[in-house]
Amino acid sequence: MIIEAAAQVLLERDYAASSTNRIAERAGVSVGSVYQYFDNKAEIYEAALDDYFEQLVTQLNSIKIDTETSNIALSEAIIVAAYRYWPDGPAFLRKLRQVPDAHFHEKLQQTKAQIANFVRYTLMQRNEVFTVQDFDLSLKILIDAIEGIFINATADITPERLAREMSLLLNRYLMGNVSNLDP
Amino acid sequence: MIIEAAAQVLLERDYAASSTNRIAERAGVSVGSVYQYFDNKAEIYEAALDDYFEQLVTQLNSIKIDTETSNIALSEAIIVAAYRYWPDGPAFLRKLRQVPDAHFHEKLQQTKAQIANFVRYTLMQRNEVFTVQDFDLSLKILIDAIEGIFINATADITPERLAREMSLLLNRYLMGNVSNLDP
Amino acid sequence: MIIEAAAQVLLERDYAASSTNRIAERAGVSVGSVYQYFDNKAEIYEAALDDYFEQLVTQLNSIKIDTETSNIALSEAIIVAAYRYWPDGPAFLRKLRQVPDAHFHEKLQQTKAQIANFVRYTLMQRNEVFTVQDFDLSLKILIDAIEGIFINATADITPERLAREMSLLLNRYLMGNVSNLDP
Amino acid sequence: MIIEAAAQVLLERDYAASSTNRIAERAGVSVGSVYQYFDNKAEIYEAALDDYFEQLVTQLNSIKIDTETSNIALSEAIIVAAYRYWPDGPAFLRKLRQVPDAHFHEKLQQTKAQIANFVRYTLMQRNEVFTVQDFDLSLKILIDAIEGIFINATADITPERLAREMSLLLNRYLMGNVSNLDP
DNA sequence: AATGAATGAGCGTTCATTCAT
DNA sequence: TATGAATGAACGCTCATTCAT
Repeated sequence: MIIEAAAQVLLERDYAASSTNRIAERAGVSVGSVYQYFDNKAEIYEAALDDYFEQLVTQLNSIKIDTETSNIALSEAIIVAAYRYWPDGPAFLRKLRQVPDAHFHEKLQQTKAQIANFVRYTLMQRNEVFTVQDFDLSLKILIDAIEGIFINATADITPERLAREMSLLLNRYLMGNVSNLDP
Repeated sequence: MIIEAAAQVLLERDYAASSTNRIAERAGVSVGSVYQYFDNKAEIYEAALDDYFEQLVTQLNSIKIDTETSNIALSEAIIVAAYRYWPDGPAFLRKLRQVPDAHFHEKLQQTKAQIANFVRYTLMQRNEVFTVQDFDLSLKILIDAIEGIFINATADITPERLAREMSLLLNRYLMGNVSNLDP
Repeated sequence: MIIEAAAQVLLERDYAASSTNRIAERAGVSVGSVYQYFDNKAEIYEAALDDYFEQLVTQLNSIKIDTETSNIALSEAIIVAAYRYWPDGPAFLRKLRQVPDAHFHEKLQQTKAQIANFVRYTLMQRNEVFTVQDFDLSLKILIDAIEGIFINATADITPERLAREMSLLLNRYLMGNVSNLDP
Repeated sequence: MIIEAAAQVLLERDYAASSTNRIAERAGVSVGSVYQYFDNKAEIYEAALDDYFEQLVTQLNSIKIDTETSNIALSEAIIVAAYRYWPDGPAFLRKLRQVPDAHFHEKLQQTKAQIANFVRYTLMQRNEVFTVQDFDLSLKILIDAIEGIFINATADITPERLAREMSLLLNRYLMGNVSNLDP
């Protein structure tokens, strides 16, 4: 499949070296065929991003969310789901950032907004008390923070450990008590 | 100056479009001259990163740190310093991520490690009680998180506002009390 | 045809000036096409050498060799064949020597070795008495000598005349009686 | 010294890579200085050729030539002199052939003509009977042949061995009796 | 006389994209 | 629908040469 081939080539090399010919060869089709499915190179990686997100959504939907589950347990489940699906995820997203196309980056922002919405929705259902001033702003900041952590993740930390810290960060940031810190 | 020209071109376009000829033209010199100062294109951006970091250090050193200053005030001062120096900082760092050169990315990691050290040192001087299990791991995660927030920062948030949230994130994550969250 | 265009450009100019763009233009194709057939510039000239050698072999194979033919007549036929095929042969080979690529020069040596084998085989069939100490060494030397003569040949000598001298050199060197010269 | 530096660089790399800057650096002077002594790059190598030839002449003049010396011994002495002076001679001349400049090649021809004259003069003094039709043509051919042998000489043959064969080739070609070969 | 920073044309090569088959 | 040869602009980089100091 072309999208997967593109992802592979991107992971092995970098965006500039991920030529359409190379992708086509890896996918076992001709360049011409690639251009029958995609209008240009950036679109291939837009589709790859879509795919990645779609699989993420599938993973997230499979998480059982009930009132029994603790906040920490829930956020960990979410993060592990994201991380587990594809171990090369961090490297892949890092490389995706090399795509120079403006339209691609719009899509990237939209995708992140969708993730933010999912997180907001999940949190809202739990009747938590948020100790941040502007919840939406904090949510965006949180997603950016988690993206930063995710993208820079290396193999020497287990997904679970990483998820634990991300979860801690999220919970403490949004719901923490800092009266002693911020008089 | 070549480095500044390179930064400008990178901001206006992207890494692939920031050709050495374009950089030279912008700097008002010839390509040949560019290669008299830098061995290859990636080195130009390594130098740009160095420059950026150096100016950051200068900013950080100008912050008065005493025991009077609250944690929040201090972290805000730090973050505002980083942010103020160059308003295009986020966009610039985002674009720098496109540099495909492996050596450049090593340098990027080293730079982040230096920042982490600065943060560790500053925190250590304050005799805080950290409520995270593995302080060094958390520090790395925090730096990655802040990088993520910084890189994705847009102009619709004031530096002060952003600094406030980063500071909150930092303080709550490292020193927060979450006993009520994680029974 | 690209190889022929390359040969033409090389003859008219020199190796350094035989740019791939110039070759492409002469061949009536785009540079891109040149690189679809050849991995790099040196390979074009490797192919040109192959071509040249192949045509030489064809010429040599067309020579009738029987016991009736005198040594001199035979060697002349061989040399004229080599010379006749392409009048620019000497200039071409002279220019080919400018190719800096190491791999090309290996191939050049191999080609000469093949020619040496052909000469050895032909001579062996004639039951001659060789008056040189080390036949294989002398053969190598002879091929180098003939190459030197061939490469420096100018248009003011007819192929036949040149062939006659080369033939004389070969026969006298390998089979000459020098008892009077070397007491 | 610039000329020697040029020769060294040429031997280590090839003509195209023997940039004037590289030569200057090797010579321990600035590029500007190189251009104060030589009008252009080709002239450096013309001077190198002159130097080489001059040293050759010095070597040749040191050979005692009397009627006692046999032909073979004499020609060997000449050839060993040429070969001994600089072991890298063959490689050097091979590389010199890469110089694209037309003027340089004229000078190369002149140099060879001078060598031919020396050989003619030496042979004339010995009252030999030459069994070639056109002595001057044969002389030119012989010089080309010896050049070919010399240029292709590798380190696995001793100078003496090589000289012996060159000498044999010369003597047999010019003075050999081939009545039995060419009825 | 000597320097070496500056020049910019031009090199080999790659690439996204097209289109006749 | 699929192919893959062809395109040519553009890239990173090197070079011989110049000239202000």
